Amino acid sequence: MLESGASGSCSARAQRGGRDVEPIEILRANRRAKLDDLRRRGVDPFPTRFPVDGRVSEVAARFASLDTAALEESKPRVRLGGRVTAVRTHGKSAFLDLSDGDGRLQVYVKRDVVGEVPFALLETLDLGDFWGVEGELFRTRTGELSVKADAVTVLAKALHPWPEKWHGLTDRESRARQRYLDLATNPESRKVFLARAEIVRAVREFLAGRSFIEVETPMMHPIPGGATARPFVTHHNTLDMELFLRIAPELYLKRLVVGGLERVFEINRNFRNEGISTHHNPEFTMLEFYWAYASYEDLMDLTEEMLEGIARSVGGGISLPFGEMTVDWSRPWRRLSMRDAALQFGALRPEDLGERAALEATARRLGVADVSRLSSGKLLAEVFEVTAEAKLVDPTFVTDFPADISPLAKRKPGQPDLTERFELYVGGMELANAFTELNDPDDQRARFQEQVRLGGGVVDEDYVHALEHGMPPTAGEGIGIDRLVMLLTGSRSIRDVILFPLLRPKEG
RNA sequence: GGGCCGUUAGCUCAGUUGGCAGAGCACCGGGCUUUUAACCCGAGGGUCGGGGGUUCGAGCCCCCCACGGCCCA
Repeated sequence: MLESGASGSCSARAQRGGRDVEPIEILRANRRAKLDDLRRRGVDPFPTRFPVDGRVSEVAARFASLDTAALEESKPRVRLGGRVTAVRTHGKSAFLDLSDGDGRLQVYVKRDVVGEVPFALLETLDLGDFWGVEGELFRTRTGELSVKADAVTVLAKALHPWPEKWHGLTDRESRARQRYLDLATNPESRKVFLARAEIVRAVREFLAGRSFIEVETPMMHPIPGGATARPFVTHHNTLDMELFLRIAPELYLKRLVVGGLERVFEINRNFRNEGISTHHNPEFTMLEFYWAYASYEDLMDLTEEMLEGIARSVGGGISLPFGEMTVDWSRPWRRLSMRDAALQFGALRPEDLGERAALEATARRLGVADVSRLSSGKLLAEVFEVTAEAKLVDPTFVTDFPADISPLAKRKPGQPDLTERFELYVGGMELANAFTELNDPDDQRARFQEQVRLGGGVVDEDYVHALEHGMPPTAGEGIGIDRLVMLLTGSRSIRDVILFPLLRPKEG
C-alpha cells in the first residue's frame, strides 16, 4: 500500500511502549501518530475553512427521490463536510459514512477515481474525524445514495477513541459529563434537546402573539425574594456587598408592571441551593409572565391553550407517554381546590381537615414531620402533597391555596384565608404556579412581616415602595421549562433535559 | 437524609460453587475496487471504582469510602 513505510514508521503504533502506559493511552497515541503522519505528508489536519453545498442530511434528502438512472443522467456534483462515523475498506476502495447529526450520507472512495495520494489519507482516518468530500452522486448496487469522491480533505482530526457504534454511549453519568459524545452518538438524546429548543421557541411565539414582551431582569439580587428557597450566595468585590443568585424573578417583573409594561415575560435561570433529584437541578429554567387586568382564572385558560398547543405541535400528539403514565393534554383540564384534592385522593372526611387539632392529627397520621411547628395552611399543603400530588397525571389545576403559604397572592374575596392561586400538576409533578398578584402595598408589607415572624424571608421594602406607586390588577405565572420538556419528551429525569446538569466533580 | 441496585478493556456487556480475566465493537498487522452492524486471517490490550479484611487462593464473601442509577423522605 502507498506510503506503507510512513505508517509503518509510526513508533507510537507499537503495541505497548512501556509497563506504565495505560491501554487508553495506546489508543490515543495511535491517533496522535496519525496526526503527525498527516503533517509529515504536508496535510494540515485542522484547516481553516471548507465551503459546502449544504448540510449532509439536507443534501441527502434533496436527492433522495432520484433513482439510479436519473442520477446517471444528471450526475449532480456535491461538496460536503461531516463527521466520519463508519469506515468499510475494501483494499483499493472504501465506503465512509459521513454524518451531520441529523443524518448521514455514504461516500465511496475509489483509488482509481480519487487518486493515489488522496486515497492514502485513509491510512490516517479514524472514526470521529471530520472529512470533506467532493464528487458525483450515484446509487450503489444495493441502491444507496452515495458520493463518488474525486477529492477528499481532512477537516479535523479526533484524538480520542469513538464510542461503540451500535449502542453509543449509554452510561448515564458519562452521557451527562460528556454531553457532546451523547449528542453525537445517541439520536434520542439529540431529539430531546431539539424538542427543548422548539418548546422554548413555541412559548415565545405564543406569548409574543398575545402582545407579551420579553425582558431580562437581574440574576444577582441584594435580597433573595419571590419564592421560599435557600439561595446561593456570592460577593461583589468593588461594592463589597453580598449578593444572591436569584431564586425567582417575580418581584422585578412586577416592578415592570408598575412601570407600565403590562404584559411581560422572562425565560431564564433560577438558582435554588437545595437538593438534587430526578425532578430538581440547582439551576433550572423558568418562564414567568405577568398580565395586567387579568386574573388567575384567565391564566388557567391561557395556560391550557398554550400547553395543549405545544403538546400537539412539539410533543406530536395530545396523549403522550411519561414513564408508566400517559398524559392526556386535551382541554379543558380538571380544576379542583387543594382541600378537595386532599379529600378526594386521601380518602379523608371533611372533618379530618377541620380545626387545627384535627388537621394536625391527619397530617401526623400521614407521616408529615414537625407537624406542631407548621402553619395551618402549610399543614393542608403537606396533606395535599402526600395524598394527591403523585396521582395528578392529566393536567390538573389545584386552586384555593391558603394565604399563609401564599405571601404574594391576592386574597379571595369573602375568604381572606384563601388566595386566588393555583398550581398546575401534570404527570405527578408541579409544573406551574400562578396567582392574581397582591397589589395592596400595606397587605404586602404585612405578609412579608408575617413571613419574617415565621422565620423565613425578608421584607423587601424597595418592592413594597414600587407597589405604593400603584400596580394594576395583574395575574402572574411561572412554568418550569425543564419539567415541561420532560413531560413532552417522555424524559423521566431532569438530567436528561438539561445539557449540562450539575454533577459532583470526579476525583483526580 | 434512608433503602435497593450498579461500577470488569476506549465503548457495550458476560463472568458458574471462591480456583489461569472473557466476548463483540474499536485499535494494530495482513487480504479484499459497489460495501453498509461489510467480510476473511492474525496479533495486542485489564490497578475487575478506591481502601481494608477473611482465605492456601477474592472480579466473586465481609467492612469502609467515592461516584452513579432507581425508589422513598
